[in-house]
Amino acid sequence: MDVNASWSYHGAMSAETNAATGVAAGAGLGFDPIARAREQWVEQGWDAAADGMAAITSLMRAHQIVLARVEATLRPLGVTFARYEVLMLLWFSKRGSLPMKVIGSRLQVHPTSVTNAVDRLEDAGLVTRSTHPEDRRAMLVALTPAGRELAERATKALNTDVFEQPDLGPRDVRSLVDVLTRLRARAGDF
Amino acid sequence: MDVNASWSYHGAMSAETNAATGVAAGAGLGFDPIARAREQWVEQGWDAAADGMAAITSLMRAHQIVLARVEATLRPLGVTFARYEVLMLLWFSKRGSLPMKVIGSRLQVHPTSVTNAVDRLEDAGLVTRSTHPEDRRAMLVALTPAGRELAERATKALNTDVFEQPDLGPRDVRSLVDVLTRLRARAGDF
DNA sequence: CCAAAATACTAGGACTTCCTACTAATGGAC
DNA sequence: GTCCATTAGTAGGAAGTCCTAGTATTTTGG
Repeated sequence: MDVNASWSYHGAMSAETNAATGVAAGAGLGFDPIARAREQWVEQGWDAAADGMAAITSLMRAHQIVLARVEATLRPLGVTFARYEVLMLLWFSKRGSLPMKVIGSRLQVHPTSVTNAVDRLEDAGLVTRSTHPEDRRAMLVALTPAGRELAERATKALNTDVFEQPDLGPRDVRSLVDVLTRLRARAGDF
Repeated sequence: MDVNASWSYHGAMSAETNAATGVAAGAGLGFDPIARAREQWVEQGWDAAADGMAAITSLMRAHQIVLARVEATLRPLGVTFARYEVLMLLWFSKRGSLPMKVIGSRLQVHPTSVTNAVDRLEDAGLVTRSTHPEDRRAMLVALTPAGRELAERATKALNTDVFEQPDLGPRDVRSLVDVLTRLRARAGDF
């Protein structure tokens, strides 16, 4: 994979698609499709919505780019980002185990998504399920030694290949986190 | 649905989940899980990766929140955001039709995702497929009158219910677009 | 001019997300 | 003390994404 790419998914390459991420690169378009869409919004008289549209569309596209990069880094390790998040939640917990309910509320995903992720982690021998001793409705999910080891390897890979190469400049990174923290706060995220 | 919520998915509500978006609200956590994760990264000595991790995690969560809001707005109209994007691409095109290939490269999605979206739009009578007159490998996707009408209604709904209520303040919206534009540019998005 | 390479699209599969509906267990109201 | 509402988790299904592997058509190179 492209070592100098940072968040970039094709770096200095001129190819139109990058096999590592599977994301088609628009290099050569010569214009920013989101800026163009914003202009079209204004042309239609939708001025009041133009900036919001651009912001949301930018968020969608940036998510797509970054997720592809993260998944490409995790793929050789045999986990997806969704499952990695579950592993790290358990890794940081004192006992190394948590009820399904807690996992879902921390990750803000649907209960069935937790069931799905834990099913696959269990099949891979990375976690175990056991009934909660004080509430037989609840399931305790616990990290196995293999799961703990994989969590550490995956984190090392993500840190060096993705998180330490934000490709954005420290000011932009801080600004991005600040703005999105306000957005999440107003959305009731915490 | 919560009329005063803007991007927020529970506004003044105290409920733990919002039926409109299906996103579980973490209201009452009392702390920002991403800020906490960042602290844990630093505690582990992963200082160099902490800000990048926070930025990417924030992006993931913000995307989840915003997408839920967009989908909730489109659901009554019977389209998803993925299909709405295809409709708007056609709507803005001069002839009202585009080859699949162009749709995929503009939206930066895999060719099979375009096939999937167009299949469903065709089933719903919103677009038609025809072979390109000058290249029989290619398929031309064209908007039907019903598709054009739905694109307009959906845009009106998104503009008033989502894009005009960014819940962020004009400075933050501009800043977000600017930072993400730099990110996309370095990723070769245009 | 014809064979080989590139291109456009589709089929089937894996994985994630959510939704609705269901079972099992807890705990409060009477 | 029993009944009922709430809660925790799971099953099955729809929809999105990508991937790999195919077919058909166009373009290129010898």
